[in-house]
Amino acid sequence: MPELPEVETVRRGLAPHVIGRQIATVVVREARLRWPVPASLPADLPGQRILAVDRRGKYLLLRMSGGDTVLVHLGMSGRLRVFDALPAPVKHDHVDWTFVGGGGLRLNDPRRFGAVLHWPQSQTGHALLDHLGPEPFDDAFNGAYLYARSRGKQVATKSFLMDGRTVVGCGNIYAAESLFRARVRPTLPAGKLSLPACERLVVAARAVLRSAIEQGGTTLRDFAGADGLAGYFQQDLRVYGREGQPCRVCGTTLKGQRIGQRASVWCPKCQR
DNA sequence: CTGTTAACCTGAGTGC
DNA sequence: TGCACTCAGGTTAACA
Repeated sequence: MPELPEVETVRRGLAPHVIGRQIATVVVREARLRWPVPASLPADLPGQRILAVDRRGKYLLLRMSGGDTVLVHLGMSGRLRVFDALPAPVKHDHVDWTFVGGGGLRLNDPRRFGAVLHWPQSQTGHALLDHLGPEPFDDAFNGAYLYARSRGKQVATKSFLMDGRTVVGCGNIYAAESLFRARVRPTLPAGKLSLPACERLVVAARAVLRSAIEQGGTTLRDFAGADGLAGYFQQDLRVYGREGQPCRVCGTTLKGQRIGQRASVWCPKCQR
């Protein structure tokens, strides 16, 4: 399940193989993803080259030579892979970008929570990106910002952290891990966070995300990088998926409870 | 405005 | 072996 480190891993794996390639065709076998894949993609992309592969939050941005951008979100189960020669499509191979000279990029997404969208040059912003909060490694994401933004909020700190308007990239796994390392209880109303707690959260989130990126992401069931290899961060998980097991720091039994409809786990002793 | 909930979707896992 | 069921989860839209 791709969160920011997984998407960044895919971006880094993809970029060297696709930058400079010219699109020959866009083949859409199944347009019914999170939103319909726009017909303007197969119509407009052929002939354009991929200039860069950027990332904003969990969105991959293919910058095209015509000035347009292709947005790709992997959702829960999306995989984007490059092939020197595209094999015969298998189940859930929904979209291909074939390259002039052979090979191409292919999206496989069993659950179809992913998205492939067109951001034309003529359009100033994009609705899915405009309201996004800062990148976790940007200076704009800091303790003072988090403190100011959380004032008056009743919502649980975990839900607050996972809200893309607060900061991008903290999905269920990394929010849980960040809260543990910052020693903040996930159920605490965000408005009650102290400034030092906010500062610890920023430091913790960055450390967790950086470590996960270095290890190629967290492989649970669905995720694999652009090279198809597994990530190794799951070995470092301290609370996620460990309900009922002993805290790795103090040995207390980890508590589990749903917060905002998401499975959540924390140490009742370490996180206050 | 804030906060909560349902919806989208398929495969894996579990219990019988 | 197979069936019925639950769960996983990012994001948005709809709702209170």
